[in-house]
Order: sequence, then C-alpha cells, then structure tokens
Amino acid sequence: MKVSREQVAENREAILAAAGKLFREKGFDTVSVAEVMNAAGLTHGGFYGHFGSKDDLIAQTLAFLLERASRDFDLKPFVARYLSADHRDNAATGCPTAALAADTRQQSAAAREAMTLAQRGHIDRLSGKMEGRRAAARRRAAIGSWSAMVGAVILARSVDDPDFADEILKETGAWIAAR
Amino acid sequence: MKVSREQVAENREAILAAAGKLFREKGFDTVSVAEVMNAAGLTHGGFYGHFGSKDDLIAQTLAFLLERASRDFDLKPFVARYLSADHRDNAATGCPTAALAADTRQQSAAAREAMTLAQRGHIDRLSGKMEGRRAAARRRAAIGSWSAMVGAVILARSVDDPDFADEILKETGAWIAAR
DNA sequence: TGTACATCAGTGAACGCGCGTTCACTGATGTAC
DNA sequence: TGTACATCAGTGAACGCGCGTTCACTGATGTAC
Repeated sequence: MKVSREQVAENREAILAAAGKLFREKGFDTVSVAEVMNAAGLTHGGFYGHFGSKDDLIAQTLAFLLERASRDFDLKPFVARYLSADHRDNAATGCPTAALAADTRQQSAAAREAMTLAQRGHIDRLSGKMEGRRAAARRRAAIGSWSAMVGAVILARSVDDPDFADEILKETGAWIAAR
Repeated sequence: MKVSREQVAENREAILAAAGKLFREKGFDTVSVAEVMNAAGLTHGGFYGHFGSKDDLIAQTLAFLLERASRDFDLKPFVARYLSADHRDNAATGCPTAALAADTRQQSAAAREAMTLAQRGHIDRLSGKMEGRRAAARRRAAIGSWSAMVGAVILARSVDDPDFADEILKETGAWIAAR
C-alpha cells in the first residue's frame, strides 16, 4: 500500500538508522538487505524504492553516520568516553570510524569518499581543541591522538580478554594525556 | 591422485600463504574457499582434506600470519616501515593486525584467541624496546605507540586521498617520536 | 631390490542455501474536479 | 467540502548466482612380501 510522504521520509531514516546499527555491529558484508529492512520494520522488497543497491545503502549509511558523529564536543570527556569499556562493548551505537574504517577500505568509491570527508572534518575539529602555540603542532597532536584512539578501540575489540582490552584502553588514554 | 607426504605439507603451507595474502587484501568474508585454493595452485574440492571449515582456515591463517609477524626487530626502522606509504599500499603482505584486527571482532572464538595471543606477545616485545626507567612507563609507551601505529595505518587506508593518507602516517610518526 | 596392491590427496561435478535484485500486485494517498 | 480515480510505497513470491560443503572417482604413493 501507498504511504504518506512523511511516512516515506520516516521509513528512509529508519532504514538508515537500522543499517547504521547493524553495519557497526557486524560489518557491511555480514548484514543482508533483508535484515536491515526487517530491523526498520519493513519488508525487503521495498528497499529498492529508497536505495539503488546495497552499495548505495552502504555509502549513504556511512555519510549519515559520520555526519552525526561528534559534531561538537569537549576534548577531555570525548577522549574518556571514546576509550571507555562501554564504547568498546557497544560498537552498534559507537563511533563509525572505529567500527567501519577498516571495512570501508574494500567498499565503493562513494563510501571511501564519505569516509575521507569525515576524517578531514574530524581532524580539523580536533586540531582546534588541542593545546599548543603553533597550528602545525596542534594538528600533529590531533592526528596522533586520533590514530591512537581509533587504534586502541579496534585493538581492544579484537581481543577476547576484557582485562587486557581494558589495559589497552586505559594505557592509551594515559599515554595521550601525558603530552 | 595421491601426492607425497612432503607435497601434502607444502600444499598446506601454500594454502595458508595464499589465504594470508588474500585475507589481508580483501578481508575474510570477501574471499572464497575456491579463490584461496586456486591461488595456492589447487582445486577447491581438496580443501577439506586440510581444514575442517572456512572458519578453521581463518583461525589457522591468523595464527600462521601473526606467528611470523615481526618476531624480532629494531624499534626505529620498524616504526618507520610500519608508517610508510609502501606498507599502506600493500596490505596483502603487510601487518596482519592492521589488516585484520577489526575483521577478527566478528570471527570465531579460535580466531579471536589467536589475535589475543599475538597482541599480548607483540606488546610484551615492544615494551622491552621502549626507553624509560620504570617497566610500567615502558609498557604504557608500547601500548600507546602500538595503538597509534595500527590506527594510523587503518585510517590512512580508509581514505581515498593519498596526500591526506601520507599526512596521517607522517604526523602520527612524528607525534610518536616526539616522546 | 622388485612387485602387487591398499591407501588416500586431489579432482570436479553436484548439493542446498542465502544473498542481492526484480516484479506483478495491493490498497492507501493525494489530486482533479 | 466531497467524490472518483490515478499514483505509487510497500508486499512477498520468484529469479539467478556464488558460496561453503560433499562425494564418487582417479591415479600416484608407499607399504607388505
């Protein structure tokens, strides 16, 4: 049955939100189109009214997630939250970079483009929050800290011992703070 | 046709080596069993004489790769090589952690176990090469540097602009060295 | 050392399954009067 | 404002394909004598 124009827009958002959670939790390849549609409360047949292909969904979901991720934040609580056990244990609602950057490498040009744009923006914003007299030093600190944060969360999630994972997060946080 | 015992051992190694390259290049899910067997110079039917399942291959390939990765190294050239454009552009022959740690999160218990063991060993070895009077400080520097290195390579590979990717690698290297 | 035969690693056709994608159909929406 | 009908978002069966896995077969290996 036909639905109202607002309902169409809502359904589209619901698909993107469902895909955003599932992709972050399980990766792009493991999640099926039908799984995303069911999570959005729809059936799989309607998918191609909203998106051209699964690749299109992946690219648009990445853009959707990265646009909404940490547009505004204070540095210290941001880092603390990022390197928390809670963030490590909840990839589905966490940072899309930590969850999907590695997976994006083998995706479409559009997906990589969305990722590139987001990293540029995020590093620019981080640079603005760093201490230091010279802009180059602040940018260097932003890039170094960001690499360490992303790496620490990925390593912590790849390991099957919670204590070891905690150590990675905590020590990386202390190492970053010691600057 | 039956083959000699040495040939069997050689074939097994060839399968692991081919899987090692393909998995690092394209990820676990994108690579098929048939693709691995062909790359090893065999046909897909023989696969189950060597491994119990694709999951088993994934776990054994991870163990195979991680065992051989940087058992012995000097710190400075190791970091320089790790953060090079060459390493960024050649995932297939590069560090299995940077290529596969994120992907390992959603794999079998055996795969995660192999990853955990390897991270423990690698961080122990890195700690031994760090400067600093106290062991805790050396371990903290090892964990922080390692997170930054892995994160930088993953970020650099996720981005579609080589100059930006170079900047991430170079600035992360400078940031690590500035300690 | 030479021979006869049991073993078994590798082959390639075949399987069942789940995937991305298509499409005829349905019935609520929203427009034209 | 009320009605008649064209539109079209969503449904669910169906498609072709590639995947992981199985299996009967082959012929070189390696053992028993």
